[in-house]
Amino acid sequence: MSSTPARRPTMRDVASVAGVSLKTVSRVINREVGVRPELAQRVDDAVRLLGFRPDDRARNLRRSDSGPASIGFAMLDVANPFFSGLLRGLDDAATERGCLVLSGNSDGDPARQERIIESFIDRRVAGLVVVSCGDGLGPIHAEILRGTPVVFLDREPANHQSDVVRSDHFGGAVELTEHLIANGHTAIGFLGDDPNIFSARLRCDGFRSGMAAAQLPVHEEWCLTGHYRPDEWCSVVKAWFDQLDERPTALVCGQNFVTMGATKALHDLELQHRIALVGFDDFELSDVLRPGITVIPQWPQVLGRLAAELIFRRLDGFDGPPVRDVVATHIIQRGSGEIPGPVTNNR
Amino acid sequence: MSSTPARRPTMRDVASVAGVSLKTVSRVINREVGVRPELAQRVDDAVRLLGFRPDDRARNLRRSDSGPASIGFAMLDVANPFFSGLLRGLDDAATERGCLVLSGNSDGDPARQERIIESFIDRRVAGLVVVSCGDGLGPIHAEILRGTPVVFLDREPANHQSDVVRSDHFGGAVELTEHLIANGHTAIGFLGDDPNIFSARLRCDGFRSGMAAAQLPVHEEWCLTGHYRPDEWCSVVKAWFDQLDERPTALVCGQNFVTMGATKALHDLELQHRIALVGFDDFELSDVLRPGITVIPQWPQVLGRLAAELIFRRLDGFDGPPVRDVVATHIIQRGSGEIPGPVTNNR
DNA sequence: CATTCACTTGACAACGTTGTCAAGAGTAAA
DNA sequence: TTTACTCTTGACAACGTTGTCAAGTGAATG
Repeated sequence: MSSTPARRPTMRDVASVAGVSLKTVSRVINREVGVRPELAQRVDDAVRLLGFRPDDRARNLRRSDSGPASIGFAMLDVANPFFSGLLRGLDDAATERGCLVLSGNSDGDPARQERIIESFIDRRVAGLVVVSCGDGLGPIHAEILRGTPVVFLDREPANHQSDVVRSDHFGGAVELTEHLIANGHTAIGFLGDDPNIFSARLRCDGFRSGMAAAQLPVHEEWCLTGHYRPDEWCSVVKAWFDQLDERPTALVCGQNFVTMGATKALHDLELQHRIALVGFDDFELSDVLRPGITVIPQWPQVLGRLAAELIFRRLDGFDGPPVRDVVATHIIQRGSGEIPGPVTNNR
Repeated sequence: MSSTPARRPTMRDVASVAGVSLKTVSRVINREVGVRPELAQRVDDAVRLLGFRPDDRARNLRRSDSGPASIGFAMLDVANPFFSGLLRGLDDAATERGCLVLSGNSDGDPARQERIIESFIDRRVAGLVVVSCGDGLGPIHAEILRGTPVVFLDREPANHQSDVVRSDHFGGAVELTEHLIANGHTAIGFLGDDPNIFSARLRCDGFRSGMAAAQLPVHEEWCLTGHYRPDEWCSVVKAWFDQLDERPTALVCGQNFVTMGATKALHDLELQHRIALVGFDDFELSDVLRPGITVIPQWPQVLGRLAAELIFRRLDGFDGPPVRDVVATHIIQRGSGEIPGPVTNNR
């Protein structure tokens, strides 16, 4: 047990052990042609003997082409399964290119998002994937001009000039709303994220559009926004229901944590069989609950992979105009969305 | 719109714009004392004008003390909420130190784990946090000798000589088993991960120990291992139940995905009110299901934070012997574990 | 006026790697 | 034997930053 931790071997050490020059070691490490096999063998032996591993930072610093080392993923909260699914999809695609993913959680705070993105830039990531929370994109625009590929995932920021990958938030929300209306509901509430958030606004707009198409009024007191964790939503929904004079007969939930919280609230109030509920995002056990939860699933791992592949296409030289990849949605009926409403116009 | 992407400004550019030397720029960037305020102002202006950001790779390469830049987190699958919770906890602690987290998914494949760890080392992470899948730790031992702090999270590899943070797998499994026995069960099955996995083995051992303490036999045909995704477990459990001559009256599940899959299987078979079920790991909506699922929760975000804090303690110079932080467990009763068994010896 | 000292500044080397280029050895052709 | 050429190798600079050290300025002291 040596108490002085051994200095990490460098190429210079390998060179001196193998009795060759620094550059020859570099050539062997990078499998360049034109090194006498005998020398290459000596170098390989020295590498093994010393346990040498090249320093990617130094390598990347010097190289001009610099094979993609890492991409940065700025999101809200990896503990939310939607985001961890995105991360998994990103990482799968990145791994195929020998690339690692750096991630950061903003919790929806633009200042934190900005710090995260700055940290990524300071580490000179090869590409950026961002689920943006409104502002906090200051440092990214210069980066885009500089040629770093950027993909906005799930949300399009106001002045976007980059590639986008997301689900069809608007169309999905229309579909959910029409589904409730088709089942006889007219008094429909909407629970979702702050409409300043791109995806939340589109989903809210989709809800309003669906209502308008059926000439149904939107009661503003039946629209709730601005909470995050499922347990928050649960208690908010319970308090809200208590305080309402007239209750909606159906709810559209804008997001997985909202759906979970509202579901729990309805169960606590024993209204789960009387109030219809539909939501964006599928989640584990949604089909085991009674009633099962009718949802529009998103495929976060697919979305994440698409985003990473766009990054790599750009890195490979693709230079077309911004791509906007909007993934279509489809409803899964499980029971909670098929609870009939008072207007029994079902055929 | 310039089509040639602007070269990223370096300190040299800042220096020439500000009309000072490279070193003075460095001093201002790092807020070192002893620069005339007027010059510092000129440098700051130039930095803002050019949008300069120092290159962390170069900075880290040169610095000896090298403030912790990033830590690497090797796990199995970030799409599993246990792991994404760990990652979230790690990242929270890392962010407080201006540190980023690199993550990689091995899916339990030792070869992939080894590649992930090698990538981390190549990037010269300041510390490593690993949920190890058996082998694939080759490169890590040299790294430990070299002084890089390593924390094994959730699992202790065979020849560990590093810090460990994990839940009390054995004690928790004993607790779950005793709970079922106390409720009158004698025919108890165990579903869990491959017992080659440290945590899975301890949980399995805990189950066996609990059974032995009550002088109950363990039926090997009631022990199932080796699947991963909830839907896999669901179909496996259903097929298994069909094929059994004699069925257990209660199940201990070793892990969140197992519990989810088995729960769904019992619901599909309409046995959820007849077969008792308890599991490791809490999960969203476990209290909304009927019956609610009796579990031993883990607090992955807490575990992740503890691991990161150990890394930083070591980086701050703490040089004591390996720390082993085993977090105690407590059962949450929700119904599924309190379904009475045939032996009605409840007091 | 010479000396000392603190303060500010910049030239230069270094971190660990790769790109450029030239030099040396060996072979084939004139 | 000279020339041209290929093949292999290494010296050196470069990437963008920080550490070391010496030099310059001006004020305070003798």
